[in-house]
Amino acid sequence: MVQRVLSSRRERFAESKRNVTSYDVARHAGVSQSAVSRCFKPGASVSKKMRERVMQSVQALGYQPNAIARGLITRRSNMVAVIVSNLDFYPEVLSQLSARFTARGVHVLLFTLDRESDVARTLEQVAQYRVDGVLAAAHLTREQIAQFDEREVPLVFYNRAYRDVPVSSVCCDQVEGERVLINLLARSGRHRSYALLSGPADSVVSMQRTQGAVERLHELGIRDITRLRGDYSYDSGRRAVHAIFEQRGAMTDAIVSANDMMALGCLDELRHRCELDVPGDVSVVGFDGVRAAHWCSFDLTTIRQPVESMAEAAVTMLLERIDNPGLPAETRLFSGVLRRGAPLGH
Amino acid sequence: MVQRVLSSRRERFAESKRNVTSYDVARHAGVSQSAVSRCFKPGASVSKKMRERVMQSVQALGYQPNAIARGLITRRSNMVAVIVSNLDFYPEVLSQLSARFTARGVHVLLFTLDRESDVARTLEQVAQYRVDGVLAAAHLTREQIAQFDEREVPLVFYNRAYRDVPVSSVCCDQVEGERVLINLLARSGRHRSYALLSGPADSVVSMQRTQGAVERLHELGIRDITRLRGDYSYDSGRRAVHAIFEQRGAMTDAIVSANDMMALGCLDELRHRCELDVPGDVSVVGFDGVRAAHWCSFDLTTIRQPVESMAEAAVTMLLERIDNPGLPAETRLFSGVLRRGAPLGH
DNA sequence: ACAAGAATTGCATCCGAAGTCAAAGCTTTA
DNA sequence: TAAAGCTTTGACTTCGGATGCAATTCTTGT
Repeated sequence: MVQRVLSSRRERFAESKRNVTSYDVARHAGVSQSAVSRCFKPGASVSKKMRERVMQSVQALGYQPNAIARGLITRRSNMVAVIVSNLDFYPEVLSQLSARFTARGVHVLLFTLDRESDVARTLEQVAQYRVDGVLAAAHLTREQIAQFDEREVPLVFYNRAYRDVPVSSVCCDQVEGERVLINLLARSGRHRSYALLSGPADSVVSMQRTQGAVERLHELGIRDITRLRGDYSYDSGRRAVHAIFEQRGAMTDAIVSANDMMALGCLDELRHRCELDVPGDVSVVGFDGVRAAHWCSFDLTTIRQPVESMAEAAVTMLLERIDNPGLPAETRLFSGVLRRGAPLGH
Repeated sequence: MVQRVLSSRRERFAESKRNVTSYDVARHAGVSQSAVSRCFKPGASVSKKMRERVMQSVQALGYQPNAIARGLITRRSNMVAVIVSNLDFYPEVLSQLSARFTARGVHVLLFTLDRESDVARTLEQVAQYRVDGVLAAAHLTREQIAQFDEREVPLVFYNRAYRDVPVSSVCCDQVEGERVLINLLARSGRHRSYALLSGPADSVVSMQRTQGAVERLHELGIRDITRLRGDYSYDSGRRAVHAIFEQRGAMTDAIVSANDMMALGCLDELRHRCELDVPGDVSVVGFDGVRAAHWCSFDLTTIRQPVESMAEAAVTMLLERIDNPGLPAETRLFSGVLRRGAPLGH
């Protein structure tokens, strides 16, 4: 009887190559479609016999529930958008996030923002896919943030906090980290003249790091500071070394780079092109704690961001807010971990 | 009249916070839902007047079409799955793929395979999301490949070719690249004894590279070959140096590493721990052409994989097969580009 | 053996957009 | 001005699974 009704609707396509649906399973097992559906819902009211019968048909037909259809009715796609600018720089972060989301049964829709890519268009796409939440390691405007708020899509930032905008984020304390580094340099008593190498002008992280360094240097009464700007890349670190020469007519004692990549560039340029001794002639410190910073060739002094903890926190915060839309915005600030490399250790 | 019919179905929820749907737009504009839908379909038959009216309502209500619902009816999710094992090693590849898919209006559902993660479970998820295609930079079994074939989901591999299995792939010619490196080493006439450092046992790429090297060395009549295995990491490169000492009781002339990371580890260990001169005492070559290989500290001789071209080819191949399911499997093989670093250049 | 209550099951409907088809509107031409 | 032809438009159905509710079956106690 049941079968008759179902087939009247579908038998024309019975043998076509289209995907197996819950109706097909239902027909095969001689039960209703609802029953099949319930067998895939944990905690649903299904008898043991029923479950067995259905699962047998599921196996026989190779049925896979259609997550798209399910998402339509439940209004839950089980996907989150991860928006990353500059994937190249923090592969570990994405790797961590992806693994942790997957472990919790959530899927990652990846959006990368390259220089030319249009942020607005990207966010439109994010909205259209009705993701359950958004994890952003990129800069958004207040208006864009407000849009997520209006649509009630939970949003958590990774390493960007916004003043005066109530938004959740997981950050590494850039200012504190930089102050620790400056303290270390200053305490050695070997440096008089500092060069601060910032990242791109639009990077809030770079701004905070540089700010932290400047602040602490001033507190310590150090005024001999050269400031210059790079783009976070190894090459821009190398170029910076020359820019310092040009600006000052001489090298400084200490280079404080806004990230590790540029610091490594400085190091290499100083040693291999300028034939200076690091740390003998010049000290270099970075920020991030990337893998290469630990390599023997560099052994860079830097602040390691606790990526594992931060990723875990970000994932947890986002999923919590998805399950419980009422939660207020929250910022979790992690301290970086000082890594003393040879350049300052002796 | 139209409005009456529509509202009879929905007016109860009219003011609730739920997302704006095409029905809402239709009601606001005083037209049918079909009309709204058509306004979003390029090339559909819509009068100018209608389009204007609808778009005005779209603006007014902040309507965003629901990609999930669209995907259900069109059977096109406009998403592809990108499956990557070891995200850490090839961030550039993912970055390239993501950017290129996005540029063509296709979205990336990211799956990372970590050591513990269950490939079968991952593939199940891939299937449930009804992605339009799959780009895999990971190893799959023949059975798993066959499943995609049965379900008629286009599949393109990145850097893995399978013998005897008709599957599309974009690869870098590992064997040829390795032969070029061996030729370069052999031509210098300075090496008698070679150490081949392979990657993980389950890596086909590593196997091919090592095979290429062995093959060419044999052809050149070189028999003094030490073989050992690493795990692709910098640290395993360092450890390999000691393993060579132990196996031979002395160092070799040339280390041929299956990738750059391990080569860099070897280099650092030889120079900083063993106090040997590279390339004076030992030559080291890698494979991949990662960023760090170009840094002055290393200036590694290696084969650069043409990542941009390969990514473009992979994306194109996959999208072609999505649009045209009939296309036969195809393998595109790119030659690597020799990068001569200082260690062999002088 | 039977009533009351609990556990299962099926029916019908919904999610939100797209596509089919026929009705309606608009042009063009004789 | 009417017939013929083309363009627009709307009603209705569809995609595939989830769920409220009523109907049915199974327990349990007496």
